Amino acid sequence: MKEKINNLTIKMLARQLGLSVSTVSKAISDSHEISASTKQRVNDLVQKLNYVPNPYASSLRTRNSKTIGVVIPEVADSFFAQAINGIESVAQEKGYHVLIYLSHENFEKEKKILKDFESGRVDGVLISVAKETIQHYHIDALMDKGVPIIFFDRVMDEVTTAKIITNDYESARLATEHLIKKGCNRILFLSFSHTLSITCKRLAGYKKALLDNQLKYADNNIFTFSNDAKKDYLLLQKKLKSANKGVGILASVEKLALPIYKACEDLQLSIPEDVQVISFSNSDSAAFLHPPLTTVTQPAFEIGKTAASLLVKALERKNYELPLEEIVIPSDLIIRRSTLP
Amino acid sequence: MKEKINNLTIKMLARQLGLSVSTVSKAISDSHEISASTKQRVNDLVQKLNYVPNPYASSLRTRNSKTIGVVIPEVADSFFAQAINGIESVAQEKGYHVLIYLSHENFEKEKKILKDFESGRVDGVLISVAKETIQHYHIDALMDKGVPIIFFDRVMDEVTTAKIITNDYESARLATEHLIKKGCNRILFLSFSHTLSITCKRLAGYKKALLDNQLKYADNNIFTFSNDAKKDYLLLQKKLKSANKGVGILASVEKLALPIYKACEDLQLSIPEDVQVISFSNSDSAAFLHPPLTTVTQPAFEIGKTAASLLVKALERKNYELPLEEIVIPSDLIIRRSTLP
DNA sequence: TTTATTTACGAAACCGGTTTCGTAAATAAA
DNA sequence: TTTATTTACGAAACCGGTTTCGTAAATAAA
Repeated sequence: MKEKINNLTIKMLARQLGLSVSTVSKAISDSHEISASTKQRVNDLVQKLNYVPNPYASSLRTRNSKTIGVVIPEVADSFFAQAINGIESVAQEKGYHVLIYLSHENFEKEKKILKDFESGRVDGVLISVAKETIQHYHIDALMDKGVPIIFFDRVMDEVTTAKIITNDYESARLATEHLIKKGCNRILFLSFSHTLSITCKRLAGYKKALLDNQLKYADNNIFTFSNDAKKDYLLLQKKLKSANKGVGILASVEKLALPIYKACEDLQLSIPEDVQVISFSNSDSAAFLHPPLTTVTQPAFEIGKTAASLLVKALERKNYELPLEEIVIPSDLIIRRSTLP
Repeated sequence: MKEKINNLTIKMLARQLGLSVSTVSKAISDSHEISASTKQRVNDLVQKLNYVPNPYASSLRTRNSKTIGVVIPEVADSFFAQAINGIESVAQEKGYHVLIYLSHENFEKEKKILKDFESGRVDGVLISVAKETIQHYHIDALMDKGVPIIFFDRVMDEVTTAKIITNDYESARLATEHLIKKGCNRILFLSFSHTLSITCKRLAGYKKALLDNQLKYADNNIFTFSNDAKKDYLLLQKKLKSANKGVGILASVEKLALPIYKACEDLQLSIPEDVQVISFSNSDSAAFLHPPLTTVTQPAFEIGKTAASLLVKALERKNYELPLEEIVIPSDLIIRRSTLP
């Protein structure tokens, strides 16, 4: 590697200006202790020499890093891609830096990431927990160190902090009800976890809709995907093969939608005549699938943006306390042709 | 905000152990100067008190941050989502942290981001340049400071450094040739920039295929999207309306594919009978569009991974020089039903 | 047994900023 | 004109690590 160039420091500026380091520092940060003329001289040289202060030196002394940590399970999903956009928009506006980490749905990785945050690397954290995460001592430990943490989308009910979510229960209930109204008498609920907050709430909404409409809940209508895509796919096929007409599917996460389409195609089942489908999804292409997919579309960008705004507010204001309850931004049920007209 | 807890420092450890700070520091970093028994005592206490060293203090002294900066135009696109995954996989394995920045296709934002990097915030940079970027003095300036920069996907030919790309020219040529073989006698080339490296190369491949197959190149077959989605859409519609049978479309970026589908739907043109379509795309849903979309699929994860691996290698090895040429990872033409069988 | 070398540690400087506190000079108040 | 206050700056400590260099004690070599 090329040698790193000896960087320009505040000390060199001070020497060139015939001022002390402290005066230069104060001038740069526009302190009232410094005269206008001195500020002018300092800033002229800063411009001229293209001086950029070392953020780590500053972090060390001021004990804040202007950095937020974002922990998400994956970026594969449109939801998280959009959420990152929302987070980044706030960060860019407010001059924060975004460190991004993927837990890959793995609890140990998530723990390791949060443990590192105890070092003071970040001023605050936005997290959407991994599928495997059912305990929260790693989160508590970080909060105990005084690092504010905000959950978004996948929260933990047991932890008391701000949570930015969508109306999972209600939107699943509505989606299920829509399927029922369109003639489904048996509805499969597909998820990929039975512990995640979002899954539980969506499942509860699904159950409520069944109850309200005199349909019986049956365990074998609930299908939890494992990590083994092949095996899952075969199971799904089997389930669909044995299904009668009038079956509906509610997929509680975006990535389960395409396997359903594939299975129907392979089994020569037509959507929506044989199987009606609704999926939670933020994918733009939902409208162009064959047939266009009826979706529950989450306000992903808004969720990210709101979470980041709140975090920044908590960091900037001295006496601001995070709202400790959930902030709910509703999803939309967008009806397309994977459900009957 | 809750007060930040007075953090555990190496000094406190030293006091508790009756050792000097330097000894503790060396013990933690497993220095040969320290006896096994002392290391044991130190590490026991580190475990017990859950000590995590302050990374910024360490960065300040060692002049490296174990952090890489990633600058991309957006995360909307599947390509960049997958590329981030590739980058992150390397970072996680090698103990690097990933700061992510979006240029939003804007040159001024990109400049600002790179300027900040001159502070020493990152050890190295992976960048895919903005659409607006045609100059490269901001990149040169950063490289002059000794910060290694690797381009991926959207490179600048004028800058001499490692570049991880796909075979844009060749895959566009093949895709175009495929359209010609399937009977297209007029082929529209859709892009959203005429300056980006990838666009130029893809356009050149397109031209080559025309030439090889005795088709005339015509400027009015080239359609460059602006930022105004509505206006673009109307123009596209107009172009399609006036087209005869036997028209083909090559979309040089993923996000142009759906507008094409929409326009055909609105105009009641059927794909592939009236219009054949191929798009550069990494979207999983391509296979489930109506009809399934023939794509040029880029090795996005691999590109990200390779770029990150190379950067880390450059950072870790003292005398390692970045390969200064392009590393090409080929794309796949995946034939589906938006082109004739 | 004496001298040379190695081992294992500590003191202090250092990285590059920020902040506290002190003070001469300038200005305002008495 | 004398005293009190304000202005504008600098010296030095500090943030929390790492690294250099020095050295007493232990061990090896002569």
